[in-house]
Amino acid sequence: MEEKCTNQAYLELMQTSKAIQDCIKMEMMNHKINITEFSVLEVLYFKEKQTIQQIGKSILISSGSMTYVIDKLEQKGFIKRIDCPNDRRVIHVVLTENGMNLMEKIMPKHRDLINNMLGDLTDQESQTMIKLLKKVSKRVET
Amino acid sequence: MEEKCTNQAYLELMQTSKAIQDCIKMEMMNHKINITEFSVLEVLYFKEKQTIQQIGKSILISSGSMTYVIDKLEQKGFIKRIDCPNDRRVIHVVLTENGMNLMEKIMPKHRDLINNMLGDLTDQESQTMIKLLKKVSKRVET
DNA sequence: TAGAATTATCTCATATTCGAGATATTTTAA
DNA sequence: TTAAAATATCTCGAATATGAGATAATTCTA
Repeated sequence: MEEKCTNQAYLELMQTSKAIQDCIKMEMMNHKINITEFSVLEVLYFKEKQTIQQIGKSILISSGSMTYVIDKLEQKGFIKRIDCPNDRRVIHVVLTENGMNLMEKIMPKHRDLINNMLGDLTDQESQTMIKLLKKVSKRVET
Repeated sequence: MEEKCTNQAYLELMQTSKAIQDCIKMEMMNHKINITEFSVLEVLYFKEKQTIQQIGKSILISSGSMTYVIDKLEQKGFIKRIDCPNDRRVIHVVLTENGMNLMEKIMPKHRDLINNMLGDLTDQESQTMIKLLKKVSKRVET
């Protein structure tokens, strides 16, 4: 029997994460936003006020994409840009009233969704998974 | 202390898969192809002859995207379309000589890369990970 | 067997992402 | 203090992904 063409753990890992990703994508479509936009809103929901740079680093997208997504969210009225008086290169971003309302509507359901998807794992299993994934991450980065 | 905003296992899972994804992306840049193109070639490398539809289902992209990526790969000379005589709606795709050569060059290194990334896991750990991920997958799909 | 439904692919317009380079500002260092 | 380096954001063009609808062929069914 020939060796399995690709690492099984690898396949499982990539398929599972994609399935989760797709699930969240669908969830967000209901609110007329995409995953990237949600990620930005999520950062702001927890951090309140962030520079465009900081958000980009959090969610790992390029500066060009940041400008684009921030524009979109501003057009939709969920966030607003605030010029920084101390450093005029910098622009801060915060949720608007609307943005906050949206997030307060979305987040509980979103948390449930995540917890439900990961929810068959016992605490013990969850810890094991985290440990194993960290081991892999460490290896990938180097 | 407030509950952690997002499920840790979830975060770890998504970050790890993204890191792996990025790593493969970089690997493929060396060969002047992107991940989607590689995925198509990989399917053909193992399955020999597939319809456009079948490939699309394997790698989970839309029919519009399939036409695009198949065009690109044909332009690059790695695959060719073959009309199906039995069912004229269908188009089969196979690797060309060039495409096969490319894959024979790429695949060993790619296998190594994957095995290396996942390689810190013992067989036991790998099995555990697979088991846990399957448990999650099952939950996500429903 | 004709018409309806299904299937496979393609076309097209739109959206998103990226990277390179432009611009403006601040910081550093001689 | 001033020139150089670093930083933050934006602009722009290219690449890629999507979904809706078009086209063409096949299959199903009354």
